[in-house]
Formats: sequence, structure tokens, C-alpha cells
Amino acid sequence: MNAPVSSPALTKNQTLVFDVLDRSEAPMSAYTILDKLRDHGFRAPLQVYRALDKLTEFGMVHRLESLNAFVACAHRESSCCGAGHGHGTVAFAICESCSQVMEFHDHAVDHRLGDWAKSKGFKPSKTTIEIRGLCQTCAA
Amino acid sequence: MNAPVSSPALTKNQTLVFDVLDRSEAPMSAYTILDKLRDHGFRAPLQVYRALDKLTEFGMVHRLESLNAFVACAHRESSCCGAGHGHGTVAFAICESCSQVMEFHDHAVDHRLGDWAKSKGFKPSKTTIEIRGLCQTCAA
DNA sequence: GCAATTGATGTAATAACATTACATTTCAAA
DNA sequence: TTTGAAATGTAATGTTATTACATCAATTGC
Ligand SMILES: [Zn+2]
Ligand SMILES: [Zn+2]
Ligand SMILES: [Zn+2]
Ligand SMILES: [Zn+2]
Repeated sequence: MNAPVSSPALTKNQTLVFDVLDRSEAPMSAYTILDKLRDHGFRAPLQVYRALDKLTEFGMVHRLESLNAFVACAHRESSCCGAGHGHGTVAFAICESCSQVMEFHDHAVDHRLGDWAKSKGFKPSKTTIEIRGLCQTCAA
Repeated sequence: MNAPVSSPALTKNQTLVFDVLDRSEAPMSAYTILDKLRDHGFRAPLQVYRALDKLTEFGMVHRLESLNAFVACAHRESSCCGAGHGHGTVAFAICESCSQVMEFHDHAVDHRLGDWAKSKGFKPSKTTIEIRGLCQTCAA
């Protein structure tokens, strides 16, 4: 269940993609990332998708399913469930006005969904929790 | 916050789309629905997307973000949070082997996420909870 | 009855997101 | 130094969703 994964040294493409995402305020689509990296020799979507796959596997990047977009992990150092990037289920609050994304982990929610799964004999592999709405600033 | 919505009589296209989804065991993409409805005069994706938009608005259909697909609501009559289809946040467990989808509502999860939002001044408009994994049968 | 408005529909074209297939390169282990 | 695994480059294609515009149908106000 979302076992921590080691994150080896990144390849050149992985580093480029991660740096773009990490410097971005907002989530980015694969194609937006591609455009940002044309200057660095990127020519095709697959170069981005391959890097994103690995970064996601390493837990350094998350895919926002409701946006078809990606963010660098903001769940940095350790936490309650697993160390470093090897976190358990994480949730996102996504502002539909300014695109800001807040990443958080809620133990109670995680356990509650885990209990539900157990009660149904369901074996979770990945859980998505995304709250769309307005951040404090934009709601004011 | 996810206020109940009245569901007026459906139009012809809405009825066709809903019936296809309602009879399906598994979630369907808009294009799969389109193919099922060619015989009934459907020719273009927009006919499906427009119907899906309305059905979603009525709470009769849900979009599964992690699948880019749609299911008929299985949350039928009333429930704790709002009557009929006008439900609060709902969660889905999606079997990656047999495609079966279980729709459920968990009060505790809903309130916990609501509390988090309140504590951050975040105003939720829509919350997505999707658990991918293996159903009891497929996990055996 | 007959505009005027509104919502639904039909159709084509295009945009946005993602994968398959195959050739080539890199690099560390044997 | 062979060789095998992982990464990369490139093109083509597949899948999902929207924009733009024309037409049609039901309702409302006159
Ligand atoms: Zn994270
Ligand atoms: Zn905001
Ligand atoms: Zn439902
Ligand atoms: Zn199953």
C-alpha cells in the first residue's frame, strides 16, 4: 500500500522536468512542460511523460487527476506515514481561481478509507483525493 | 457546498445517454457511449458531452476523474446528506481488474475534509475521492 | 396567432492529453 | 570488452474534450 520508493539520482531529462515543475507556482500539463523545455532540446511529449512517470514513481511529483496536470511534491521532509517522499495517501486542495495547490496528509481520512476498504475486502493500490474550490485569498 | 439539484424530465438525448450508462456494468468513456448510440442517431462527441454535463449537474451521473469515464449514480434513494441524488461528497472504489465500481458515502471522511478546509479558509466546490485497486473477488 | 427569447440539437473542425512502435544511445555489470 | 538494462529520440497514432456556428423546438409575452 503505497510503499516508499527510493529515489536514485535523476537523469538529465528527469532533472529538467522536475526543476520546471518545482519552480512553477501552479500545476502544469505535460504539454506545457514540453514547451518550457524546447530550449533544452525537448521535442516530443514522450520525453516529458517518461520523466513524469519516473518522478511520480519516486514520489517527487504528483498527478492531479481532476486537472490532467502535475505538481512537484510539497510534502517534503518525512511525516507521519513513511519518510521523505514515500508518503501514504495525500490530498490536494486546488484553487480554481489562482491555481494554487495545497498538498496535505490527513491520517484520519486515510485510516477511515482504509477501514472501509478492509470491510469490503478491497485492496487499494492508489487513492486520489482532490478538493476543488477557492483558496482563502480568492474566496475573500 | 454540493447543494442538491432538481432533476427535471430528461430530454431525449439525456435519456439515451443515461440509459446506456445505467445498463453498463463498467464505467464508460464519452466516446464509448457515442459508439453505443450511433444507431440512435448520435454522430458527434458533443451530443454525448452535453448530455453528460446535464446528467452530472442533476447528480444522476458521476465522472471518474482518474479514468476519464462516467458512471450512473449508484447512490440511489436518499441518504444521510441530502435527499435523492443531491448527495454530499461521494467516494468510489474502482477495481482495476474487473472495472467494477463501488460508490459510497463516508460521513467521517466528508466532515474531516470539511474541517480541514474550514481551518484553511478554503471553500470547496467539488471533492473527488477515488480508490483504485482490486475488488474482493479479483484480489482473491 | 406571432415575434422574441431560451434551451436543446446537429455538425464540423480543432485543441488538449496520452500512448504505441521502433531505432539509437548510454552506461554499468559481468 | 561484451552485453544487457535503462534511457533517449522521433514519428505516428490514439483518445478525450472543446470551440464555433447553424438550426430547431418549446415557452413567453403581446
Ligand atoms: Zn507529496
Ligand atoms: Zn486562490
Ligand atoms: Zn451518486
Ligand atoms: Zn474486480
